[in-house]
Amino acid sequence: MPKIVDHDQYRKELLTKCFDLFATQGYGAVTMRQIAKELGVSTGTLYHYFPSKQALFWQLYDELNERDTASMNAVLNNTHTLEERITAIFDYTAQNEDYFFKQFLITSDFYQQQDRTEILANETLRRNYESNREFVVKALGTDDPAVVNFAMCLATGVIVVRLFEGDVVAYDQQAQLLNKMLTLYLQEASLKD
Amino acid sequence: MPKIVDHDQYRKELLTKCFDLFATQGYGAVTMRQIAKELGVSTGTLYHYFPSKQALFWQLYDELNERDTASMNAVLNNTHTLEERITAIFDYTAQNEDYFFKQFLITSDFYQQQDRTEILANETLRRNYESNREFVVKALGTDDPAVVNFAMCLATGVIVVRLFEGDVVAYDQQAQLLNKMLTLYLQEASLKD
Amino acid sequence: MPKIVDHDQYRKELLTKCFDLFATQGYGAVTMRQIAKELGVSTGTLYHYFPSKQALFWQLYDELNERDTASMNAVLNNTHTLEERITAIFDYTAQNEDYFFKQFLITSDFYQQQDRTEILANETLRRNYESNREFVVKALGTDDPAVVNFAMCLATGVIVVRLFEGDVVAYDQQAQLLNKMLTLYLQEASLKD
Amino acid sequence: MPKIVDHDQYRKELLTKCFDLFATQGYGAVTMRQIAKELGVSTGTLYHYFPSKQALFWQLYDELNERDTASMNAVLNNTHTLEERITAIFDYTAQNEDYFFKQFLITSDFYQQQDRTEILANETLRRNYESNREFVVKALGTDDPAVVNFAMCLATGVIVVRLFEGDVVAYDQQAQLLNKMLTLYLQEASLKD
DNA sequence: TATGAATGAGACTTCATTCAT
DNA sequence: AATGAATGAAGTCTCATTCAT
Repeated sequence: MPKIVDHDQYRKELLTKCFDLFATQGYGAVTMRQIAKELGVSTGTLYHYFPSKQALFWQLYDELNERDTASMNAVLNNTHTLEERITAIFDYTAQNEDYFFKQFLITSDFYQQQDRTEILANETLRRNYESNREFVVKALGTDDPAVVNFAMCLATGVIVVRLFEGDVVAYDQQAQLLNKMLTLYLQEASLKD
Repeated sequence: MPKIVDHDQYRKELLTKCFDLFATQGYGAVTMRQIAKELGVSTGTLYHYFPSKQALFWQLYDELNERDTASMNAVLNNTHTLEERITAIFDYTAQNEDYFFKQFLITSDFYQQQDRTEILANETLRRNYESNREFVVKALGTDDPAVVNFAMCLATGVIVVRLFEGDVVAYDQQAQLLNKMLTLYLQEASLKD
Repeated sequence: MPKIVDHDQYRKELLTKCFDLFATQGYGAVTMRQIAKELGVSTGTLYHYFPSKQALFWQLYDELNERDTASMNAVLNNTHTLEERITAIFDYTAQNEDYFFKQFLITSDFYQQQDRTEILANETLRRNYESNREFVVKALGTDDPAVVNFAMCLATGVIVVRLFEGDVVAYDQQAQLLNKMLTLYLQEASLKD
Repeated sequence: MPKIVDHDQYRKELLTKCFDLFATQGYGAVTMRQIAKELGVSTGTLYHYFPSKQALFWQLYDELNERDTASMNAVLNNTHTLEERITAIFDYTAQNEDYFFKQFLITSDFYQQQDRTEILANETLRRNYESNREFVVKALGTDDPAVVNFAMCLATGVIVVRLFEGDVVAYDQQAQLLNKMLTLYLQEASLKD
């Protein structure tokens, strides 16, 4: 039994080490030999842990989604106001920007290999999205779907624009603006009730 | 005299026809033979017009950027209020969603092949971004950089989220929300003056 | 009729201009496009004058042999002694070393493309060799076949060794030695009679 | 553990088997597939041992030079007079004529691919030439550079002329002539002292 | 005659994958 | 479990040659 745990543990370690390679070069440009070298194992060993290059990549992708779900919740500790929470999230994003860029590029690669319908049906992805959603609900203090999506789209957009265009947008600036607008909007909305 | 061909004209035609192929399969998965077949020419002809696969792809990317700059401005015709203009833009995006998805995937591919600094220095890209910016300035009726970026990031985000997550966000819903928030925000801002 | 002369004349001009290309790069590394460019014509034109790349090369080779036959005889003008004639020949070779190197490399290429028996049966080559032979006979003042061959092999050898090994051998030194040895040898031979 | 192979040993075996192919067809006309087939391996294996076709060819060339250096010295065993030694060398050459032809054609090919200066600086080649030189010094019993070169050029020349012209020269005939001339010349030279 | 766009067979090379050790 | 030599299909690209103009 312990052997099996080790095997799986080691498999995940290998996956983690592939992340940068795939993100910076793209699936098509990375070779199994290159991966093996980077990981310090032989190609044979690689095939002992993963049945194929594609399987390796998909497992990496799944692994990514699994992890993300877990890591974000600590961000909201010690935040009391809407503004603090929004700032905390954008700060966190800014500090891990490089990771988000890479995750994003890997996701793009992943989408070109899959049937669209299969992707949207994927269990892990769905769970990941839901968990992100709940996180935003908690952060904004509202579960109005439109508002939650609004914030999620904005955050995603800032990352993507920065990846493609460079420093033309600033995290803190957008955080403040979002806070301001949301505050105004939610005030108005509460007045109507 | 040789066969008469407008070399540059024909080159661009070929590029246009490659768009879908690269977008749906990804740079690495598309082969020159496949492209040739799709375009109805021989591989030799392909290499007569493009020195390499990569050059072909980069030219496609440049061509895309060149075109986008031109096409958007008609969208704002017959719009009088902020709400109308925002709606018009999101409608336009919704109707061309498939194109934006593809353009987006190609851009991702492109970014994995290039040196980051070179990309950000690229002339065409810079111009393209500036032109998009001006467009948004015109649409929103404000040139407050933070606000302009806000709208651009949101729009980008909606596209990306829909590409990756499916129908979880709706264009018109986000258009309305943006309109509402902007209106409130701009009112407030004008009160301060 | 005059047209035909022009055609043939032009053909030979084209051949001449190919010489360096084939000699320096080798048959296999030279492309028809490259030749066309070098000659300042189109590939189409090239094929108007030569049915194929190989035919072009073979014609070049024949042309070379035809010319060599003609050019050497002036070398012996104003020479009176054996020593003068040997010196004149080696001087001439030294001054045209580059040409001999090239001719030699082309010949090597030619030999790898042909059936050995066909080459040795080739009319032009046979004539060329005979003419060289006669030239040496005249130069040495003897028609002893062994001696004539001896001189021819030595001369060939000096060129080849210099091509492959560089300046390790000197033309004038070998000329003097050949003169000395021949003189001694021919003296001895005449004593026997 | 992987299959056990003496990498370098096997590499040299593969090289040896390529010799005929390159010599008879020429570098440009030989394909990697053809080589692989001839050697009984896959093209992949070929590239496992050699990074490129050119590298393979150059290694073959180096290998040739390395070997030649070693093989000649046995020829002079049991020879006592100058005549015997000259005869032994020319006999040896005659018996291995085919090999010399091939080595020679490969050398020609090699020279067309390289920068002249680099060739002349090549370490292996220099050593090979020196070793040939010493061999001739030993054979002739003199180290007069002019005389040594004379003999080397003659030997080279006989091979080349036979390759290009066929049986017009005979090894034994030239051996006798060289012996005669050298004897006369060296006698004369010793009288002067 | 002359041009050069077009062709497509085939060259070199790579790389995911297998398998003997 | 681990290794890396071996495979061969397939990719990018070249180039002699053809042919419409």
